[in-house]
Amino acid sequence: MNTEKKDPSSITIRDVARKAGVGVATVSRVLNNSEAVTEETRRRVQATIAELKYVPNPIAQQLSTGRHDAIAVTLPFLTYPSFVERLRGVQHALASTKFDLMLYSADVPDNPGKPPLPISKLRADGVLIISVPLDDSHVQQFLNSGLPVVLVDLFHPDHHRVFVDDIEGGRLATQHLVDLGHKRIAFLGDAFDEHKTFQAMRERFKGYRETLAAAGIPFRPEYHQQGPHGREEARVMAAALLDMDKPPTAIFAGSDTQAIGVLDVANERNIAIPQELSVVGYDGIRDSEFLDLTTVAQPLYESGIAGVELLLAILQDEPATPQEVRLPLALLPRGSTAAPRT
Amino acid sequence: MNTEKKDPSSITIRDVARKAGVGVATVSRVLNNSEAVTEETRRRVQATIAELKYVPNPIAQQLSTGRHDAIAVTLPFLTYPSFVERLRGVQHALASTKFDLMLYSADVPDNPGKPPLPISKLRADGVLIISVPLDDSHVQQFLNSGLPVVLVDLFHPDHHRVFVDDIEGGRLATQHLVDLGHKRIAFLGDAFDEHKTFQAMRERFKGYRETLAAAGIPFRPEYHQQGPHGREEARVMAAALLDMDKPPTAIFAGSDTQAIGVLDVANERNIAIPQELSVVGYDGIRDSEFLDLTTVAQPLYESGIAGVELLLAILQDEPATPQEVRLPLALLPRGSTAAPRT
DNA sequence: TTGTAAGCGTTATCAT
DNA sequence: ATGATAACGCTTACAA
Repeated sequence: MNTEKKDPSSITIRDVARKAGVGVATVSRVLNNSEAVTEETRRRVQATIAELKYVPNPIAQQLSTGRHDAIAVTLPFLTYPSFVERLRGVQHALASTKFDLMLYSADVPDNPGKPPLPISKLRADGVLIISVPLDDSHVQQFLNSGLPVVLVDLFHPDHHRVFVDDIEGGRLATQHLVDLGHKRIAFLGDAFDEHKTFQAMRERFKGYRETLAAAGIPFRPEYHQQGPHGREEARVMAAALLDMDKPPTAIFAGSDTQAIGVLDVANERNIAIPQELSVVGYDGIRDSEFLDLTTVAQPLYESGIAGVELLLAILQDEPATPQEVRLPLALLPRGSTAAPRT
Repeated sequence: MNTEKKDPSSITIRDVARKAGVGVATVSRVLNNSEAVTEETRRRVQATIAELKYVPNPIAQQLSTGRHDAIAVTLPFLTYPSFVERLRGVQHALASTKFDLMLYSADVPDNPGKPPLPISKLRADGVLIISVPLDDSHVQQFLNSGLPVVLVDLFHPDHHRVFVDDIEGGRLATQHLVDLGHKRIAFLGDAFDEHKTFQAMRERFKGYRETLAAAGIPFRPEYHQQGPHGREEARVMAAALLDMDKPPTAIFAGSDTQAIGVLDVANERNIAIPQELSVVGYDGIRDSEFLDLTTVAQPLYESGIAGVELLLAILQDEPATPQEVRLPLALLPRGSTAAPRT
């Protein structure tokens, strides 16, 4: 039991009720803006609340209502700017609501069986899963838990989600290069994983292949570099590409972070951008602007906002079918792309 | 009341007690690893818990114990890499504990009177305040709330904190430039604010002045540029510096973000780094390595770890005097600094 | 060692 | 419109 009470502001609803000469139920009604209270009583209670500086105990409210007034957000920790940008959107959207933000990182170092977050003890009314590649088994656990879930930048047929059309994004980037006259176009991105919810990279690649095919350019497997995410890893892949006998004249990187890795290598080797090599990124993070990188921009910050809005809507309506919110994509032509040298 | 119970896993401690043929207190004891339980009984209860897949309701636990098992973290939102890096440390340190992480942003757009976070309804056992410039009045509110607080990258005499010696950092950077033979050394940083807890910039500047004085180099007020934080803002300040009749041969920027702004301008104007201009940053964010920027590195990630550790220690011991944890600083000489042209 | 029961501070039912 | 009171699910005196 709560023997030693630390919090000096331990004024309870009962104190207010007593002092205002009403029952606790009435105070509760005032607190929750219930209709059924005389204007007269309401004022008196409110005065007492102010006088006593009473603040309702949120935990007691939670226990009574079963609500948490909190949203759990999980993402593969903050190693990439795009995650941070999405999280900013989430934070911002949540700030104007009564919901608190509980942050969970999912970069559990290689723990395959273990779910990315402790579902059973999640003190939240809903979960926002951002960019975390989920196994089917994990998805199943969420489904079973009954906790509303919204996926951002992820796909699973049974879950609500906020997404962009990554196939279209792949097309946008590739078509831009085709239009400039490139024939030797490489794709550099993350390795695919069949069994996960994170399929964006696969789709970008798909858009790339489709556009190549439509333009009558044969796909060259050696122009497809895939590996772990990261700027450093991208440097290695870019180097492999540029070391070829017939190096590509353009590289479409699956993310800006990877595109920046390509720029690093070009810079090291004094390869002129865009004269000798065109580079297209994906995401539209802030640095892409500073670096004058042509990129397929997706609404990162907005995806956080949209995720929160969708989740809150679901909390209210509990729709039967998975809801989908699609966000727009835009090619931002900048200084890192140009026609190939003849 | 909780009429419609969503959560199907509504198995309570009473269910376990009944099924195991013991009292609820005993189940609670097992749950909390109390000594006073026979090995025999304990096993039986644990078996029943497993069988029923019982998970204690954290809210009920909180209401009963008065604990939250959560830490509130607040920072001036994730606009700068250094904040993100610190947050990563916090997250990581918390991951191995029972404490959840509640994230609050403090970038309340110009709301002077309003505290950066709603102290009274904070559902946390302690607060970690990172880099948020706090008014004295806000600090006072925290003190009154009785909530344990640890400041990171901030100073207030009445609060526990994790810090680096920014005066020393300012010296480190400046001495490096002096040692290289520079005489015309500028300082570019945030504007100071007397009344806030964020005093790092002021101290870095102080170290700069001290070192200049010790080297017999007179301080030139026009070489001191101060303005709002940000890469763009730094570009403007750098331009002002470089437009002078006698421009500095070296610039010490109060943060890497600002140093990068300086590099931008140098790049635009084809000013060779480090031949024509030396640049030193501060923080040691990841990009500083990629950009080969000489910088004063502080343990950002580690500051998050240390902040959590200090806070958890305080939660246990409730020390009477403000605790201080100092983290080391290191000058990282890289390619952006060299002797001035003769 | 174990069980009973009183709290924790709300909300919501049910009378009045 | 309002007030008593049960209930939410747990922890912990206290008694046995």
